[in-house]
Amino acid sequence: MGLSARKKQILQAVITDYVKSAQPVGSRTIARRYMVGLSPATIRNEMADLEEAGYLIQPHTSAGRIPSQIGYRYYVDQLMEKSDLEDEDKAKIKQVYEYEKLKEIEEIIRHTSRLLSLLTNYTSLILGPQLKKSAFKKLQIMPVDHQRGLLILVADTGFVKNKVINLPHTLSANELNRIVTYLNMRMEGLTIDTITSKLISEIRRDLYQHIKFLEDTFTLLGDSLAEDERRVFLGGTTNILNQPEFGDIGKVKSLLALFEQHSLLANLLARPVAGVDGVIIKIGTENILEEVQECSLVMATYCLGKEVVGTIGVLGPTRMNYAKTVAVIQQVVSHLGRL
Amino acid sequence: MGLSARKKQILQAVITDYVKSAQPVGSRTIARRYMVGLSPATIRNEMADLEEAGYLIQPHTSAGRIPSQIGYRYYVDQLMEKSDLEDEDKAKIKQVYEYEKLKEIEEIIRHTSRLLSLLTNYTSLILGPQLKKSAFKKLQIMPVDHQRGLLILVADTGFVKNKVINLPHTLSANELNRIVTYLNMRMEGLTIDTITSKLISEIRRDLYQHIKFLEDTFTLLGDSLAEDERRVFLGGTTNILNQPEFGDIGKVKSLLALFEQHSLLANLLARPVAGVDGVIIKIGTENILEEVQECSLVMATYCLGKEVVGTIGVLGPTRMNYAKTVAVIQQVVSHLGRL
DNA sequence: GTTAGCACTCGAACATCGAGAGTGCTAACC
DNA sequence: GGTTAGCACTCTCGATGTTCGAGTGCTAAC
Repeated sequence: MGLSARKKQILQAVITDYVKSAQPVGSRTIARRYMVGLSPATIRNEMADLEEAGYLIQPHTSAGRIPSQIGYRYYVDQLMEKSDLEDEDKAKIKQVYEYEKLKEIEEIIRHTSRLLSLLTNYTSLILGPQLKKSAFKKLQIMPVDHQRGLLILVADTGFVKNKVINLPHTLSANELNRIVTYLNMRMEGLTIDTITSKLISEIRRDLYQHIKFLEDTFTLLGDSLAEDERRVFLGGTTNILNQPEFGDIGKVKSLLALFEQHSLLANLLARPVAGVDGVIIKIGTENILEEVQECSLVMATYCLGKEVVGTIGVLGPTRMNYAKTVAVIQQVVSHLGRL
Repeated sequence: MGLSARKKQILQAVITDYVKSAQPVGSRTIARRYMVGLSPATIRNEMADLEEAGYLIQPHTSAGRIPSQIGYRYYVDQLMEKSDLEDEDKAKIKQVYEYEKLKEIEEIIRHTSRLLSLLTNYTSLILGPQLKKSAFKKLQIMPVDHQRGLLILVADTGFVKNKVINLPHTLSANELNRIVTYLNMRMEGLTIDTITSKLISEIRRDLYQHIKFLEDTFTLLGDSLAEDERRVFLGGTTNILNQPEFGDIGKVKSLLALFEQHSLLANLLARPVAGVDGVIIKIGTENILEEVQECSLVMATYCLGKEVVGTIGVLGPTRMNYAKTVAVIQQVVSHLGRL
């Protein structure tokens, strides 16, 4: 990583300009716009070195240079300066979290996702909270008709999950009530991921005559726990269409198709490895999924209250305004933490 | 509409071929493939007439003809023969509704939407049931913490709606219970759209001391009733990208952007005017929204059980396989009615 | 009423060409 | 030794021209 100061400056200039223009950057442009005092020829020599070292790429002889993936990586790790958000953007964020009456988690997430895509002009991805980690609050079963009931599971975060289950005909309203009361009593205050094992061993013994009915209850709990059950929220999916690198329908298509496969997206986001300042940046092929290997993903885990609940991310082209995106994400995460 | 039999045949041929190939159809092609026994010259004369009458369009001198909107309209009204679905497709439909354990309305709709887009290769739109029309089943309020509670509203269709509401500190658990029991008693068996007025006049009087709390309850009911609260489900949104008429990013973009605006889509679907066989076809500019004026929408209302609950539709290019789409929709609607 | 023949039109595909941008290299300069 | 000017070279892009094929409209003959 021993780049001379001037090389760093040039790399930075190439990235800055390319991020803005999406056009290969030539030596003249840099000399004129970023390195007053040096001639294009000098820049050319330096750029040739940078290319050999892998930081820059020439699409063809005699076009300017564009940053390579290694170049971007070096930039975000070493060169990028923290940019502060413009007041206007800060105000927008503030407004969303202060003005709106956001009580429900889902609403908060939905607004956040819209906000992210609005501020960055890229696509936002948010992985919802893990039910697993939140504490059990209450369970309720409401009869719907003779053979079906609605099972409602409430977590203390205000997170709600419901499912229609079959009830045995033989179950009287009174019995049902007793069972529900019992279940509530047993599970009070527990974290949801500790419940499954407890339930299986103990409650089943106590209520063995209603096993069939309980199976469904367990199923709901089990489903809620399954990793891929975590919901993914998207915002600004059409923003990628504004990027010139997605001028060709094929790429757009594969990306949009990916956006419909929430389980894959959840995978992409479900990385607990925190980076510097809590923000993780995955550039190009550093992402696992083939469809996003021309994209970069900037993400961070967020908290609502005390616990880490999920991941928010912004997906844009590798030629992305990293500094601003990081700033936006940090700002938003900090607001979320205060709710 | 007094087209000669031969003109009808030619119009039909043009449409059939154009639907398949997306290329303007020439007189030679028709003579060879559809009208054995007539020469291209004859066909040309007839086509010239059809063009003058508005049924066909020439993109430029010396390309073949393509059907105009009027042509399509005439075709679906007069010429289109009912096509029966292939056994394979029928089997797929059957499988979805018989094999799967579909208990919840939302699940049913989600599967239906996937099914429609799979079978047609177009985009499917489904307007969810109107809560308004279903009967009230039960209302429940579960405390979440000291000042908030979860209000759950269940309709007899198994439809559930929940919202976090503020509870006054002063309200004891006991009082809350009494209120809930009372509300349930008063609203038992009523259709939801009759509730609002009843509540406002009567219940408020009985429970005047808890008015602030009830306001929130009313709000939830009110929200549920608002027309634009009806959920729209989409399937196969990326299917349009397969259509050659959407080769250009601009069109794709405006259409995809529209897909994110569910309230507009709901408008598009919320047309209770039934057509022949219950299927309504809107071609091109017959649709209100500008974004879909190069598209056609085939839709029908569907029932779940006895009542009409919503609309399902398929959106494709005007050059759409109308016969098959209509057949698919009819088949699906009939299955839904039997659930 | 139908058809064959023919001139005509238009767009798609392809080649050609020049302009412009940018490079790499060399030699001169400080 | 680092820096720069000069220059030949390369490559893309857009404009231009050309050809080819598909399809038409019209006329005259059947």
